[in-house]
Amino acid sequence: MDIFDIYKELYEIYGPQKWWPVKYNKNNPGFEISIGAILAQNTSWKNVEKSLECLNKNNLLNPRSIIKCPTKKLQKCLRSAGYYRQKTKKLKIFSNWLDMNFGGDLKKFFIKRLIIARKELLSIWGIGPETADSILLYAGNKPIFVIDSYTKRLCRQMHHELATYDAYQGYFESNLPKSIRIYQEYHALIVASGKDKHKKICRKIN
DNA sequence: ACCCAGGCGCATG
DNA sequence: CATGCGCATGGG
Repeated sequence: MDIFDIYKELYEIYGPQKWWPVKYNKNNPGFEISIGAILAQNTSWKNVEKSLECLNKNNLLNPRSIIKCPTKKLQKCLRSAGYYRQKTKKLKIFSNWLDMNFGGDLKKFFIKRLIIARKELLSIWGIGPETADSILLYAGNKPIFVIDSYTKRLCRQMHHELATYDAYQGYFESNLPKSIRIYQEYHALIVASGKDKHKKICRKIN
């Protein structure tokens, strides 16, 4: 039972997850996805959705508006997502970076080679490995596997505990077909099974 | 009343 | 490297 088998099992049980969900800017979803990834840090998606809704209502789902928006007003929208002072700062910094370097256009950023792009995201304050990889995989459609706490838990259950984020990422990427779709679906499925209180997959693994 | 949620920065051994 | 702490709201 390797991790690709686990993927197939999860897919059988939970079906396609339709990640990353985009409710508002369907024509240019990258920025909404990136903002969502930052807001979702250690926070339930339900609470993130409330903030996204408020941002949309105030026409703040674009870099320029976030840069212009008074801190207090932005904080008000982000309150429900938790850590709202930090996250306000994170959105401001991310938007400034995007505006200054790429004219606010993520597509220009994603032209960069994957490793270079990842390093650049990681150099931005407020963006760590999981957020960077989520942005690359879901907003940029780049082949990189996202590791989160559910993923580590799953590995622990399979007796494949590793030391670092990069080690987990290497483990998945070297044992799966290099497919963006599979990376996107697998991470979403791991989250779905992690949230599933009934833990339908447990018996299969052990 | 606790515990957790689609983490990260920073300060210390 | 790895551990610990602060950040903060909302639902079990």
